[in-house]
Amino acid sequence: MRDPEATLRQHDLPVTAQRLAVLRAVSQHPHATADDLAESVRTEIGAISRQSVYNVLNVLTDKGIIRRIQPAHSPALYEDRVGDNHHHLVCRSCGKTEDVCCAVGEAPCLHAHDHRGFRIDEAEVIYWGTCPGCQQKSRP
Amino acid sequence: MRDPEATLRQHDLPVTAQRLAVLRAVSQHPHATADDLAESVRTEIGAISRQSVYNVLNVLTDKGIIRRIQPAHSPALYEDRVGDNHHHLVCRSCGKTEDVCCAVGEAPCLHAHDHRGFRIDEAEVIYWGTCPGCQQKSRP
DNA sequence: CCATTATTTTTGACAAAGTCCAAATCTGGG
DNA sequence: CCCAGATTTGGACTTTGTCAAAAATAATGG
Repeated sequence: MRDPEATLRQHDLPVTAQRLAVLRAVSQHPHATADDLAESVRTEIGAISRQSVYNVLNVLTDKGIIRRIQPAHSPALYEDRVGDNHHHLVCRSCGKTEDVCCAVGEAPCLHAHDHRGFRIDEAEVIYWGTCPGCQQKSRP
Repeated sequence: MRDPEATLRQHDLPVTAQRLAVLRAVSQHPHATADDLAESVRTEIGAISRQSVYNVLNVLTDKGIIRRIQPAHSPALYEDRVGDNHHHLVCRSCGKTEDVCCAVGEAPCLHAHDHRGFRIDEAEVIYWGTCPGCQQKSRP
């Protein structure tokens, strides 16, 4: 993230130490949980309440400044990278999460043939599997 | 589900009233939550503990007899229909969930180009949008 | 620069969804 | 019919997140 402060102002959000710190933490630790981020912020600015972390993450997510992903069996993860329609790879055994570009430029996944009258605004894709590290561990 | 009892035996699972009732409930109420299913089972066999519902759902899911889907902002949903690689449409406003066939027979969604060394075993796709009913409500 | 006002932050209680554990009960095989 | 092992039950507990009210802070206008 280039300039967290400018980003907040662009979205008419009052600039606070907590928001700046959370925004930087998300930027520096992609795919971190709210708890991870709270820890990270605390080492940076000393203290922050749990509620504030959630408040900030919610408002930033609502404004589209960050993106929330919620894989099964995991608390929500946050990332900086928005607006480029990428998806995620998640390791079933260790939870490691990585970005992947959409399979094909045109994003065929984004269009269901029979959409049952739903107005679709997003197609979320999660690839489940085993990461390289865990593959090695499981081969004795 | 044709024959719940046979299904359990095929998977070496002792047959119990609770398992049969949960299995039937899942079959009759696709996309129901654990709580919904508990309610349903209670009207059928009188009583079941919350823990047993979870036990049964977990063992059935592990054996691949039923499938668990976990959309964001929702408790887990269970369904009967397994092994046909279909996906889901979820309404952002009322949570209504419907099945959709994979966009193309060959399931292009299942293959990420750059899989980062992960061994992928499933591609989960959730289409987020607004269902027909909620579209009408929001148009005054 | 200071006061005002609306917004944020904090604190603590609370809720939902699910798991852990030990005791009681039941299933299936001999 | 009995036994061993698996299942069910009940209750406490954990995790993730939200609600609400009070205290603190940021931005605006004079």
